Amino acid sequence: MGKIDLKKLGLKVTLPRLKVLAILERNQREHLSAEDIYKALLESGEDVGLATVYRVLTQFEQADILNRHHFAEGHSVFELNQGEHHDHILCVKCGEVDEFTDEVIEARQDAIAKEMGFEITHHSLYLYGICSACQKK
Amino acid sequence: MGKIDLKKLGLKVTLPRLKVLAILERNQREHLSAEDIYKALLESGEDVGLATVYRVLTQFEQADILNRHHFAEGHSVFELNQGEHHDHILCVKCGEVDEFTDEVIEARQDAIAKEMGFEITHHSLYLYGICSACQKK
DNA sequence: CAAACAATGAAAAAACTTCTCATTATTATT
DNA sequence: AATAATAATGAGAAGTTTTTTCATTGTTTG
Repeated sequence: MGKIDLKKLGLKVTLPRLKVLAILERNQREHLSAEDIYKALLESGEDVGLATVYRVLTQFEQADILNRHHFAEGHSVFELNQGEHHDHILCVKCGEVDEFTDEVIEARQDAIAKEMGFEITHHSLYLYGICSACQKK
Repeated sequence: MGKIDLKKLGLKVTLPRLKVLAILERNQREHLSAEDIYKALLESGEDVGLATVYRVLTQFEQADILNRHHFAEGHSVFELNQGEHHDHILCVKCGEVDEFTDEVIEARQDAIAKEMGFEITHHSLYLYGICSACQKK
Protein backbone atom coordinates (compact mmCIF):
# COMPACT_ATOMS: atom_id res chain seq x y z
CA MET A 1 0.00 0.00 0.00
CA GLY A 2 1.35 3.41 -0.96
CA LYS A 3 2.57 5.47 1.93
CA ILE A 4 0.75 8.69 2.55
CA ASP A 5 2.81 11.73 1.62
CA LEU A 6 1.80 14.58 3.89
CA LYS A 7 4.05 17.05 2.14
CA LYS A 8 2.34 16.49 -1.20
CA LEU A 9 -0.96 17.19 0.48
CA GLY A 10 0.24 20.58 1.65
CA LEU A 11 0.66 19.47 5.24
CA LYS A 12 3.90 19.92 7.09
CA VAL A 13 5.43 16.73 8.31
CA THR A 14 5.13 16.92 12.07
CA LEU A 15 5.37 14.38 14.83
CA PRO A 16 1.72 14.61 15.89
CA ARG A 17 0.55 14.01 12.33
CA LEU A 18 2.81 11.02 11.88
CA LYS A 19 1.78 9.58 15.21
CA VAL A 20 -1.93 9.91 14.51
CA LEU A 21 -1.40 8.34 11.13
CA ALA A 22 0.45 5.45 12.74
CA ILE A 23 -2.40 4.82 15.17
CA LEU A 24 -4.89 4.80 12.33
CA GLU A 25 -2.77 2.42 10.28
CA ARG A 26 -2.39 0.10 13.24
CA ASN A 27 -6.18 -0.03 13.66
CA GLN A 28 -7.46 -0.21 10.13
CA ARG A 29 -10.36 -2.46 11.04
CA GLU A 30 -11.55 -0.23 13.86
CA HIS A 31 -13.54 2.96 13.90
CA LEU A 32 -11.76 5.22 16.32
CA SER A 33 -12.97 8.38 18.00
CA ALA A 34 -10.72 11.37 18.63
CA GLU A 35 -10.65 10.33 22.26
CA ASP A 36 -9.63 6.77 21.34
CA ILE A 37 -6.72 8.09 19.32
CA TYR A 38 -5.70 10.50 22.06
CA LYS A 39 -5.69 7.70 24.63
CA ALA A 40 -3.71 5.43 22.33
CA LEU A 41 -1.13 8.18 21.97
CA LEU A 42 -0.87 8.64 25.72
CA GLU A 43 -0.44 4.90 26.19
CA SER A 44 2.40 4.95 23.69
CA GLY A 45 4.01 7.65 25.78
CA GLU A 46 3.45 10.31 23.16
CA ASP A 47 2.86 13.86 24.32
CA VAL A 48 0.16 15.08 21.96
CA GLY A 49 -2.67 17.35 22.98
CA LEU A 50 -6.29 16.47 22.42
CA ALA A 51 -6.86 19.69 20.51
CA THR A 52 -4.12 18.70 18.12
CA VAL A 53 -5.73 15.31 17.57
CA TYR A 54 -8.95 17.03 16.59
CA ARG A 55 -7.12 19.45 14.32
CA VAL A 56 -5.15 16.73 12.63
CA LEU A 57 -8.21 14.57 12.08
CA THR A 58 -10.08 17.45 10.47
CA GLN A 59 -7.12 18.15 8.19
CA PHE A 60 -6.82 14.50 7.24
CA GLU A 61 -10.50 14.42 6.46
CA GLN A 62 -10.15 17.44 4.18
CA ALA A 63 -7.14 15.82 2.52
CA ASP A 64 -9.27 12.73 1.98
CA ILE A 65 -6.84 10.60 3.98
CA LEU A 66 -9.64 9.39 6.17
CA ASN A 67 -13.40 9.23 6.49
CA ARG A 68 -15.45 10.63 9.31
CA HIS A 69 -18.60 8.81 10.35
CA HIS A 70 -21.49 9.92 12.49
CA PHE A 71 -22.90 6.76 13.94
CA ALA A 72 -25.82 7.13 16.34
CA GLU A 73 -23.45 7.69 19.24
CA GLY A 74 -23.01 11.41 19.54
CA HIS A 75 -19.40 11.59 18.47
CA SER A 76 -17.45 11.18 15.26
CA VAL A 77 -15.38 8.12 14.44
CA PHE A 78 -12.67 7.85 11.85
CA GLU A 79 -11.13 5.25 9.59
CA LEU A 80 -8.39 5.43 7.00
CA ASN A 81 -9.61 5.87 3.46
CA GLN A 82 -8.71 2.48 2.05
CA GLY A 83 -9.43 3.19 -1.56
CA GLU A 84 -12.59 1.13 -2.09
CA HIS A 85 -15.66 2.70 -0.61
CA HIS A 86 -17.83 0.70 1.75
CA ASP A 87 -20.88 1.13 3.91
CA HIS A 88 -21.56 0.02 7.47
CA ILE A 89 -23.88 -2.22 9.39
CA LEU A 90 -23.93 -1.82 13.16
CA CYS A 91 -25.27 -3.91 16.01
CA VAL A 92 -27.38 -1.79 18.34
CA LYS A 93 -26.73 -4.19 21.22
CA CYS A 94 -22.99 -4.89 21.21
CA GLY A 95 -21.83 -2.08 18.98
CA GLU A 96 -20.11 -4.34 16.47
CA VAL A 97 -19.45 -2.66 13.15
CA ASP A 98 -19.26 -4.61 9.91
CA GLU A 99 -18.69 -3.35 6.42
CA PHE A 100 -20.22 -4.11 3.07
CA THR A 101 -20.48 -2.77 -0.44
CA ASP A 102 -23.29 -3.19 -2.88
CA GLU A 103 -23.11 -2.23 -6.52
CA VAL A 104 -26.86 -2.08 -6.91
CA ILE A 105 -27.23 0.44 -4.11
CA GLU A 106 -24.31 2.51 -5.36
CA ALA A 107 -25.80 2.67 -8.82
CA ARG A 108 -29.25 3.60 -7.55
CA GLN A 109 -27.81 6.38 -5.41
CA ASP A 110 -26.10 7.93 -8.39
CA ALA A 111 -29.26 7.64 -10.46
CA ILE A 112 -31.38 9.24 -7.74
CA ALA A 113 -28.98 12.13 -7.27
CA LYS A 114 -28.98 12.72 -11.01
CA GLU A 115 -32.78 12.63 -11.17
CA MET A 116 -32.94 15.23 -8.42
CA GLY A 117 -30.37 17.48 -10.07
CA PHE A 118 -27.67 16.90 -7.49
CA GLU A 119 -23.98 16.57 -8.17
CA ILE A 120 -23.25 13.93 -5.58
CA THR A 121 -20.10 14.35 -3.48
CA HIS A 122 -20.45 11.52 -1.01
CA HIS A 123 -22.99 9.55 0.92
CA SER A 124 -23.43 7.71 4.16
CA LEU A 125 -25.43 4.56 4.61
CA TYR A 126 -25.73 2.90 7.98
CA LEU A 127 -27.83 -0.16 8.67
CA TYR A 128 -28.69 -0.74 12.32
CA GLY A 129 -29.84 -4.07 13.69
CA ILE A 130 -29.09 -6.96 15.97
CA CYS A 131 -26.15 -9.12 14.97
CA SER A 132 -26.38 -12.90 14.91
CA ALA A 133 -24.42 -13.27 18.14
CA CYS A 134 -26.72 -10.91 20.03
CA GLN A 135 -29.85 -12.60 18.66
CA LYS A 136 -28.87 -15.78 20.49
CA LYS A 137 -28.51 -14.10 23.86
CA MET B 1 -54.14 12.79 8.97
CA GLY B 2 -54.92 11.02 12.21
CA LYS B 3 -54.24 13.09 15.30
CA ILE B 4 -51.56 11.78 17.57
CA ASP B 5 -52.98 10.43 20.81
CA LEU B 6 -50.38 10.93 23.52
CA LYS B 7 -52.48 9.15 26.10
CA LYS B 8 -52.59 5.97 24.08
CA LEU B 9 -48.83 6.09 23.87
CA GLY B 10 -48.51 6.14 27.63
CA LEU B 11 -47.61 9.82 27.74
CA LYS B 12 -49.50 12.27 29.86
CA VAL B 13 -51.09 15.09 27.95
CA THR B 14 -49.13 18.14 28.98
CA LEU B 15 -48.78 21.61 27.56
CA PRO B 16 -45.09 21.25 26.63
CA ARG B 17 -45.78 18.06 24.71
CA LEU B 18 -48.70 19.55 22.83
CA LYS B 19 -46.71 22.67 22.02
CA VAL B 20 -43.72 20.75 20.70
CA LEU B 21 -46.05 18.61 18.64
CA ALA B 22 -47.69 21.73 17.22
CA ILE B 23 -44.31 23.15 16.19
CA LEU B 24 -43.39 19.91 14.47
CA GLU B 25 -46.73 19.75 12.67
CA ARG B 26 -46.37 23.34 11.55
CA ASN B 27 -42.94 22.52 10.05
CA GLN B 28 -43.45 19.13 8.49
CA ARG B 29 -41.11 19.85 5.61
CA GLU B 30 -38.31 21.05 7.85
CA HIS B 31 -35.77 19.22 9.90
CA LEU B 32 -35.64 20.99 13.22
CA SER B 33 -33.06 20.83 15.96
CA ALA B 34 -33.96 20.91 19.63
CA GLU B 35 -32.72 24.48 19.69
CA ASP B 36 -34.89 25.40 16.70
CA ILE B 37 -37.94 24.07 18.49
CA TYR B 38 -37.01 25.80 21.70
CA LYS B 39 -36.62 29.13 19.91
CA ALA B 40 -39.91 28.66 18.08
CA LEU B 41 -41.60 28.11 21.43
CA LEU B 42 -40.06 31.24 22.90
CA GLU B 43 -41.18 33.26 19.90
CA SER B 44 -44.72 32.00 20.41
CA GLY B 45 -44.51 33.25 23.96
CA GLU B 46 -44.51 29.76 25.42
CA ASP B 47 -42.60 29.18 28.61
CA VAL B 48 -40.99 25.81 28.02
CA GLY B 49 -37.52 24.89 29.21
CA LEU B 50 -34.85 23.59 26.86
CA ALA B 51 -34.38 20.50 29.00
CA THR B 52 -38.04 19.70 28.56
CA VAL B 53 -37.75 20.06 24.81
CA TYR B 54 -34.93 17.51 24.81
CA ARG B 55 -36.90 15.18 27.08
CA VAL B 56 -40.04 15.41 25.00
CA LEU B 57 -38.16 14.81 21.78
CA THR B 58 -36.53 11.70 23.17
CA GLN B 59 -39.90 10.40 24.36
CA PHE B 60 -41.49 11.11 21.00
CA GLU B 61 -38.67 9.30 19.31
CA GLN B 62 -39.21 6.25 21.52
CA ALA B 63 -42.93 6.41 20.85
CA ASP B 64 -42.13 6.47 17.13
CA ILE B 65 -43.89 9.79 16.71
CA LEU B 66 -40.82 11.28 15.11
CA ASN B 67 -37.47 10.40 13.61
CA ARG B 68 -34.12 11.64 14.77
CA HIS B 69 -31.42 12.24 12.17
CA HIS B 70 -27.71 12.77 12.51
CA PHE B 71 -26.73 14.84 9.55
CA ALA B 72 -23.09 15.89 9.25
CA GLU B 73 -23.68 18.83 11.54
CA GLY B 74 -22.95 17.68 15.04
CA HIS B 75 -26.47 17.88 16.38
CA SER B 76 -29.68 15.91 15.99
CA VAL B 77 -32.58 17.08 13.88
CA PHE B 78 -36.14 15.81 14.04
CA GLU B 79 -39.11 15.37 11.78
CA LEU B 80 -42.55 13.91 12.34
CA ASN B 81 -42.92 10.31 11.35
CA GLN B 82 -45.19 10.65 8.37
CA GLY B 83 -45.96 7.02 7.87
CA GLU B 84 -43.97 6.26 4.74
CA HIS B 85 -40.25 5.97 5.28
CA HIS B 86 -37.94 8.15 3.23
CA ASP B 87 -34.28 8.95 2.87
CA HIS B 88 -32.53 12.28 2.49
CA ILE B 89 -30.36 14.13 0.03
CA LEU B 90 -28.62 17.26 1.30
CA CYS B 91 -26.88 20.14 -0.41
CA VAL B 92 -23.47 20.74 1.14
CA LYS B 93 -23.52 24.38 0.00
CA CYS B 94 -26.92 25.75 0.94
CA GLY B 95 -28.06 23.06 3.35
CA GLU B 96 -31.24 22.25 1.46
CA VAL B 97 -32.71 18.90 2.40
CA ASP B 98 -34.79 16.85 -0.03
CA GLU B 99 -36.39 13.50 0.46
CA PHE B 100 -36.71 10.40 -1.64
CA THR B 101 -37.58 6.73 -1.42
CA ASP B 102 -36.29 3.91 -3.54
CA GLU B 103 -37.71 0.41 -3.48
CA VAL B 104 -34.59 -1.10 -5.00
CA ILE B 105 -32.36 0.30 -2.28
CA GLU B 106 -34.78 -0.74 0.45
CA ALA B 107 -34.89 -4.28 -0.86
CA ARG B 108 -31.11 -4.54 -1.17
CA GLN B 109 -30.65 -3.27 2.37
CA ASP B 110 -32.89 -5.99 3.72
CA ALA B 111 -31.11 -8.62 1.65
CA ILE B 112 -27.68 -7.47 2.82
CA ALA B 113 -28.70 -7.46 6.46
CA LYS B 114 -30.07 -10.97 6.07
CA GLU B 115 -26.89 -12.18 4.38
CA MET B 116 -24.85 -10.79 7.24
CA GLY B 117 -27.04 -12.37 9.89
CA PHE B 118 -28.49 -9.10 11.13
CA GLU B 119 -32.05 -8.51 12.21
CA ILE B 120 -32.40 -5.01 10.85
CA THR B 121 -34.11 -2.42 13.04
CA HIS B 122 -33.63 0.73 11.01
CA HIS B 123 -31.24 2.45 8.69
CA SER B 124 -30.06 5.87 7.69
CA LEU B 125 -29.06 6.89 4.20
CA TYR B 126 -27.90 10.38 3.42
CA LEU B 127 -26.68 11.54 0.02
CA TYR B 128 -24.58 14.69 0.05
CA GLY B 129 -23.99 16.81 -3.00
CA ILE B 130 -24.51 20.14 -4.67
CA CYS B 131 -28.08 20.96 -5.59
CA SER B 132 -29.00 22.28 -9.02
CA ALA B 133 -29.44 25.84 -7.76
CA CYS B 134 -25.97 25.92 -6.20
CA GLN B 135 -24.35 24.41 -9.27
CA LYS B 136 -25.34 27.53 -11.23
CA LYS B 137 -23.73 29.93 -8.77
C1' DC C 1 21.18 28.68 9.07
C1' DA C 2 17.85 32.26 9.38
C1' DA C 3 13.53 34.17 8.46
C1' DA C 4 8.76 33.26 7.61
C1' DC C 5 5.16 31.06 8.91
C1' DA C 6 2.55 27.10 10.30
C1' DA C 7 1.72 23.76 14.07
C1' DT C 8 1.46 22.76 18.85
C1' DG C 9 -0.13 22.25 23.88
C1' DA C 10 -2.83 23.96 27.49
C1' DA C 11 -6.57 25.98 28.96
C1' DA C 12 -10.69 28.35 28.17
C1' DA C 13 -14.76 28.44 25.77
C1' DA C 14 -18.40 26.92 22.85
C1' DA C 15 -21.94 23.75 21.46
C1' DC C 16 -24.99 20.17 22.47
C1' DT C 17 -27.25 17.18 25.68
C1' DT C 18 -28.40 15.06 30.11
C1' DC C 19 -29.12 15.15 35.01
C1' DT C 20 -30.73 16.85 39.63
C1' DC C 21 -34.11 18.41 42.47
C1' DA C 22 -37.64 21.16 44.32
C1' DT C 23 -42.10 22.49 42.49
C1' DT C 24 -46.17 21.88 39.68
C1' DA C 25 -49.44 19.42 36.82
C1' DT C 26 -51.94 15.30 35.33
C1' DT C 27 -54.48 11.30 36.12
C1' DA C 28 -57.20 7.68 38.25
C1' DT C 29 -59.99 7.25 41.94
C1' DT C 30 -63.10 8.90 45.18
C1' DA D 1 -65.24 18.14 42.19
C1' DA D 2 -61.57 16.89 45.46
C1' DT D 3 -57.77 13.85 46.57
C1' DA D 4 -53.85 11.02 46.48
C1' DA D 5 -50.35 9.03 43.72
C1' DT D 6 -47.27 9.85 40.53
C1' DA D 7 -45.20 11.76 36.54
C1' DA D 8 -43.62 16.06 34.26
C1' DT D 9 -41.56 20.48 34.53
C1' DG D 10 -38.14 24.54 34.76
C1' DA D 11 -33.83 26.17 36.12
C1' DG D 12 -29.48 25.50 36.61
C1' DA D 13 -25.62 22.53 37.16
C1' DA D 14 -22.97 19.25 35.04
C1' DG D 15 -21.39 16.09 31.44
C1' DT D 16 -19.64 15.40 26.54
C1' DT D 17 -17.65 16.49 22.49
C1' DT D 18 -15.37 19.82 19.80
C1' DT D 19 -13.33 24.36 18.70
C1' DT D 20 -10.79 28.49 19.74
C1' DT D 21 -7.18 31.38 21.70
C1' DC D 22 -2.62 32.47 22.34
C1' DA D 23 2.03 32.14 23.65
C1' DT D 24 5.60 28.93 22.35
C1' DT D 25 7.83 25.62 19.42
C1' DG D 26 8.77 23.36 15.09
C1' DT D 27 9.15 22.98 9.98
C1' DT D 28 10.36 24.60 5.66
C1' DT D 29 12.27 27.37 2.06
C1' DG D 30 15.80 29.85 0.19
